[in-house]
Amino acid sequence: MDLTSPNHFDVPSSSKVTVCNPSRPSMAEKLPPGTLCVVCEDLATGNHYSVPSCNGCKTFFRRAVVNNRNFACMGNEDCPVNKGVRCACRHCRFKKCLLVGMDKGSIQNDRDRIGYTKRTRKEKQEKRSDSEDEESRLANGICDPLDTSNHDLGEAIPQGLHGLESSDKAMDPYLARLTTLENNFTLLLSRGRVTPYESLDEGLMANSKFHEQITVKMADPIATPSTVEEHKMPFWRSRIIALYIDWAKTFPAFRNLPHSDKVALITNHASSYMIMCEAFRTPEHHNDKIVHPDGHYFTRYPPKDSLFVSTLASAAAKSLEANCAAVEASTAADATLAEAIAAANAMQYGQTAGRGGGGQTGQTGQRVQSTPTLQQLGMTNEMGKMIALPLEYGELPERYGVPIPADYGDPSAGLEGRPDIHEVFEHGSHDRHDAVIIGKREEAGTPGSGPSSAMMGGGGGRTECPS
Amino acid sequence: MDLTSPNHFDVPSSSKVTVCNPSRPSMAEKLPPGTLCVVCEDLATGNHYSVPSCNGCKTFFRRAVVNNRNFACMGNEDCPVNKGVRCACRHCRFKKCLLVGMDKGSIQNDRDRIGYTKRTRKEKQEKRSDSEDEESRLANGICDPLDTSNHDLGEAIPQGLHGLESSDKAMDPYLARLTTLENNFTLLLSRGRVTPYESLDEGLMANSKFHEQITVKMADPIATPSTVEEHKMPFWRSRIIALYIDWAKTFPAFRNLPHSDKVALITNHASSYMIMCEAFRTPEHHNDKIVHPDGHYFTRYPPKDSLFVSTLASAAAKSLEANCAAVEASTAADATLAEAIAAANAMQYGQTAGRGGGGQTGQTGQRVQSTPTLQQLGMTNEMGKMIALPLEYGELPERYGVPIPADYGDPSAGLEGRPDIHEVFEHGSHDRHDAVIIGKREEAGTPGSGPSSAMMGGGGGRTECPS
DNA sequence: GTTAGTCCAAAGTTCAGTGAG
DNA sequence: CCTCACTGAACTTTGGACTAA
Ligand SMILES: [Zn+2]
Ligand SMILES: [Zn+2]
Ligand SMILES: [Zn+2]
Ligand SMILES: [Zn+2]
Repeated sequence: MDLTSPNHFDVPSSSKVTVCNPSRPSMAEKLPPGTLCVVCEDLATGNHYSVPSCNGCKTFFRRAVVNNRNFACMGNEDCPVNKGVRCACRHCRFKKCLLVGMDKGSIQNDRDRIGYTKRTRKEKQEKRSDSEDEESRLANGICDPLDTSNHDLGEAIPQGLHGLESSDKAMDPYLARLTTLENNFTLLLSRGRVTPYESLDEGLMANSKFHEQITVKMADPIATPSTVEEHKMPFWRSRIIALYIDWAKTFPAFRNLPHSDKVALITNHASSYMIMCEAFRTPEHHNDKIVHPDGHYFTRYPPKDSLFVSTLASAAAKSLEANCAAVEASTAADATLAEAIAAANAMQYGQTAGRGGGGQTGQTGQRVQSTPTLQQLGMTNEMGKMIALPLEYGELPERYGVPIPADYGDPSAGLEGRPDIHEVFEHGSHDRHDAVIIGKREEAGTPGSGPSSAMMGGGGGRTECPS
Repeated sequence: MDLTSPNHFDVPSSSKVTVCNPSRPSMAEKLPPGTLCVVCEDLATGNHYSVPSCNGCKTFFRRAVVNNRNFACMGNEDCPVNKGVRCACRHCRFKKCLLVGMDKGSIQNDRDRIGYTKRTRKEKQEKRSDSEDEESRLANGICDPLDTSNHDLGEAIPQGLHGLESSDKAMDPYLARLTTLENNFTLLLSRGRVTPYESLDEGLMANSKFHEQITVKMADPIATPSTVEEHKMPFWRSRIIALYIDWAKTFPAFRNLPHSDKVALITNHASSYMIMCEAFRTPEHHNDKIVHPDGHYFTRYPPKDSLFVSTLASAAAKSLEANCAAVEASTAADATLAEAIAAANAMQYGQTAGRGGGGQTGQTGQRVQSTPTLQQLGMTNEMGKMIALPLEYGELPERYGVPIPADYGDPSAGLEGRPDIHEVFEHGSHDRHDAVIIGKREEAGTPGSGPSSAMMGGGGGRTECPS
């Protein structure tokens, strides 16, 4: 190419001073002679948004802010920005705009603009109503996750189980709240009336069960799966997920997040949460199995062969694959990174679920082994000591110790087969798709709400190949 | 407008279409309706490169110049060029483009990726194959994580350890690649020269060790911590993290992601990966401890008291808190949700790390218990069977069976204390700000044989993040 | 005179087709 | 049938010109 290797980021020797220009004290009423754009070193056309800048950077900055854009860098977020390559990475260009001090506050609301009478093109019905949504949201400070000040919903968690009996030292209220919350979770999980949400949106919309009166007691019978319902996920897991969403809605800081962030948080954390929840609520005396409230449990599938690349490798690879695929395959407005990650998490979870939490991961528990029940074992653990009842669940349920079906976790096992979080969340994501259409997304000009501006591209498309 | 800028990127000022340039009467300000392309007599869509031309000729000209093409004429270099036959001879078409005055100088550098356009991408019709969904997706090549087509780096993973001896059935190449990859991971982890990255950015930027020649062999001695180095994380974990980043960079689909996605993936998956990696590489015969390549191991701390709200609750709450705080405190441009989540994950990881991967989570392993070594146990497990050597690591290292320090995992334990991924990654994120100054990094600007296309290579899609 | 915002021609990119191998 | 480079219509983005405050 005749441009003679355009990659000279020639440092215009003296012009560098502009970055640290000390002659910009309070107000710039002075006219620059041949000043350069602080962002791209093109010729500046004046002070724009408090910074000497060129027309391009001025407009770029304004558009980015007004449309609430969020660019991604394909490099390492340190791309050069100068006149020649300023369009190459919008992320880095915008970052530099901010770095050199371009002031968002100088951007005016174009709400009451005066008509541009020169010539009128086809009327673009722009509704700029909510352009300040994002700004105001961001303006909010950091908030205490348990802070109740900014929400009308009373934050007091209805009784149910409270913290344990007063320990010797005063329990700090923060911990007390969490104690109650966790105890209620256990209570609701084990015997509450919990109906899985059809979609994540529905779950986010509904009132949190933790905010309602909790009427069940530890004395009540443990929940049992209805025989008529269809289950996308194993019984207990579907309950965990439903309560997990309700649990999150308990935190004011969560509720104050924009919808897209809620979705991202819930989906991203779901797999970890479920695994931890199952493990956490498994009685302490088991270290080789996961026990559900009704006594069903599953264990790790013992390794059989010595093939080194076992499922971990492919699980990890598939996780990555799922991420990338989700990112790449995403179309338009509402495919968020969160979904991609959630997909991968779900996938990975699907691979590692049913593992029983064993410390080793040599083989994935594709199938839950039907081990002797505790009763068959005489209720003793390996040390020969009597196993106490799982404290979390109170009385020993009748079916305690009954192993779950042998094909639990098997993808081909039917209704109670492998949990497919992915599917659940995809469902949710479709829902959101609809919501977006209902919304007002029409053009890049919709600054405000929701997942509108979300989406990102991944690899896939080829660029031009030099010959 | 550019005057004497030494910058080679800017277009020649003369080529700019301006009203004040009367020397070119043919180029009116407005396009007469019905003007024909000067090159091919198709309907012109405007002035392109200083010449009224159609879309096709515009694009053709740009591509020819940008890719520095050199066409050959199969005839006498006087082929006709018109709407019907304009594609017949590219040499003559390009020649005519230049002849009628298309201006190379008006061609700009590559720009950042933009989003998918309004037209909807053709929807991949869903073939409902239930369980082998992933398989089919792989087959479709939507995102083969091992796809090597769009990267110059040879994807062949340098030898080191290859897959196991041929099993009875032919190992599919996909699996074979993963086998090699995992084996090399084990090899590098246990005895490779691995230096932890100072920041995630550094890790993402560096060449993957998996792409270099792997010279270590299983016969080499197992790595030992240098006594002079300062460790932010326990020795083996810092190695795992470093290799984990290199491992990810092995996948083309990963490399094609925008930076923020890479960061999100790495940070989100780090805790799971590390735990799984440790467990996976722990010899199969241990189900109560995690064993490192040098024989150090740690076990779960048995529960002592019955306080129900143990660390899981506060860990989960802190996770949420960190998420919310990070999201809310974020300032527009570069605080991504991904970072927030990463922060939370890291925090949560900090809480759950050191647990040893036990299935139960009743108590966090604040302190690793110093249990009897395997040697003290006479190398037997609970079943009384002799414990074989850990296959993954070959010979029994000398120090095998030595427990790691008792305060391993204790936040107050000093250098070898609790791993703080969070800190490591925060460090990385800070680094990003320093690098903005016009650097020596060149990448995006080459229209022709550009590193730009190499870098962004197969990456398609828009570079925009969810907000 | 300055600096906001707006407009729109002309840059750029995307992706469904097309057709050769 | 599949793959892959090329094509061009359909979009998006950019920034110089211009208007308003
Ligand atoms: Zn500029
Ligand atoms: Zn960049
Ligand atoms: Zn033409
Ligand atoms: Zn010809």
